[in-house]
Amino acid sequence: MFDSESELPTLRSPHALAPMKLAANLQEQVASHLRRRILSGQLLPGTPLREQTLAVEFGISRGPIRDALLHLTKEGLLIAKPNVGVRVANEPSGFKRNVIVHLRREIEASAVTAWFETRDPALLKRLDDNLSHYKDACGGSDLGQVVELDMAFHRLLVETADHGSLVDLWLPIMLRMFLRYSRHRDLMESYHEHAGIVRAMHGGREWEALEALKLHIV
Amino acid sequence: MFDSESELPTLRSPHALAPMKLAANLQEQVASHLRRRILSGQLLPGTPLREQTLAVEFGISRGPIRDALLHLTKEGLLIAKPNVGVRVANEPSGFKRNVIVHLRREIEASAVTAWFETRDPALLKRLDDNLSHYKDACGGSDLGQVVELDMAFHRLLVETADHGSLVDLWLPIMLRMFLRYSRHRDLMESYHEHAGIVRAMHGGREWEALEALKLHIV
DNA sequence: GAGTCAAACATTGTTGACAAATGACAACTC
DNA sequence: GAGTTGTCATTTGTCAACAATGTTTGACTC
Repeated sequence: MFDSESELPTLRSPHALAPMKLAANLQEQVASHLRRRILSGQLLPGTPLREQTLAVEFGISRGPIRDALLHLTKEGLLIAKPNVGVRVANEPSGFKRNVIVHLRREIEASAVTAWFETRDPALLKRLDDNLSHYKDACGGSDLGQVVELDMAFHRLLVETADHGSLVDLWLPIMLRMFLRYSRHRDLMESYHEHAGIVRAMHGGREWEALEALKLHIV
Repeated sequence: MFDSESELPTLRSPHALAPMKLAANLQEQVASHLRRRILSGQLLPGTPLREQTLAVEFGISRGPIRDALLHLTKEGLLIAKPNVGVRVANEPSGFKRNVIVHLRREIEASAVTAWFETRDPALLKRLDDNLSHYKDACGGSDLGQVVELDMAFHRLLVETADHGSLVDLWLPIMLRMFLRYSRHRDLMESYHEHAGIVRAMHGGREWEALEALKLHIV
């Protein structure tokens, strides 16, 4: 059924960057693992996820699995039908995706605008770090890595605003958009767009940063 | 501790309008019940919610309670700290609330715009129904009722767009905003704003409807 | 009296067993 | 042969007990 080496990783990925807190409880580990498999395209839309199957696969009981599936359902990555189960959500329709794009722009632009109030250089340092890792990942073949670093970049932006209070609002929107990450995406172009945003922030050019961000989110 | 008559309602409220499906499973019933108590202000921000306490209160085990708390956490009504528990979330900060307002406007305006493509009269019928109930509720004293009907109104709008696919995106945003529903709110004025939106839709005046909607969401 | 440590308590996290609901399939009716 | 009903296997829903973690309390030291 599944590869036997798809075991629960005992630790997070080697270079888990700054604010990625590694979860102590099983439900979060399971959720992270499944989230990555969905976003990297290993689990395609429509694929059913059975609690018992996952339980034996991870070598734990159904309880934490259940919690994790609930998490992912609320994040929009799975859809649940009572008494039947969950399956990987479909990509959003064209109409819905268009709305999502506007919402992401609104949130991330608000965050960047808030940053320009203080221009705290700590964020720039982290973004630079992320960029160098992201460049490497885009050259490599690990799509899961690329997705994670891309998301981390935008999460860094959002976390600056109002001390991270926007993240919980932003995450489900972001995840739904990333359901179709793999397709139609030039990775290196994405990297250069990230770099352009950071460059404008370094130079203190607010309008340019916002414009680059807006053009990047499509 | 709690009133003994705060038992789990065996059925939903008497005039549960059209698309409110009554939940068969306990977790949804518990979630609905708690959601209402939070939004109506019976449970104030910061109040801790203990699994065991709720379990005996509802006369069920901790399992469904746990699921319900997870739901509400992901909806933004509760905040969870691992190994410690959940408590009712604080009202969003001024900055966050401002972002939320823009997101809600974006979503609901998209929905209304989509409706003007077809102008399906079924929606108008439901909105009229809602309005009459809403007017009564605003006159009465049951704040929970008012909140529910207000939310139902906007849910009706959102559900028309793209066959309801926006609802899951919209709900957490809406709920966070309603965390401070009770305060600073003139109920009758709110009713008249709803009525104004519906009137513009009846008359086919798209711009007026969108403008009224935008002014209503603050 | 202030600070520190450990033990007791309270609460969540996890587990395995059992109950209830669903969907598929076969037998039956008309 | 089309539709309906009944049965069965599969899957989720619920439960109660146990383990692990976090918090509080109170004695003890300085």
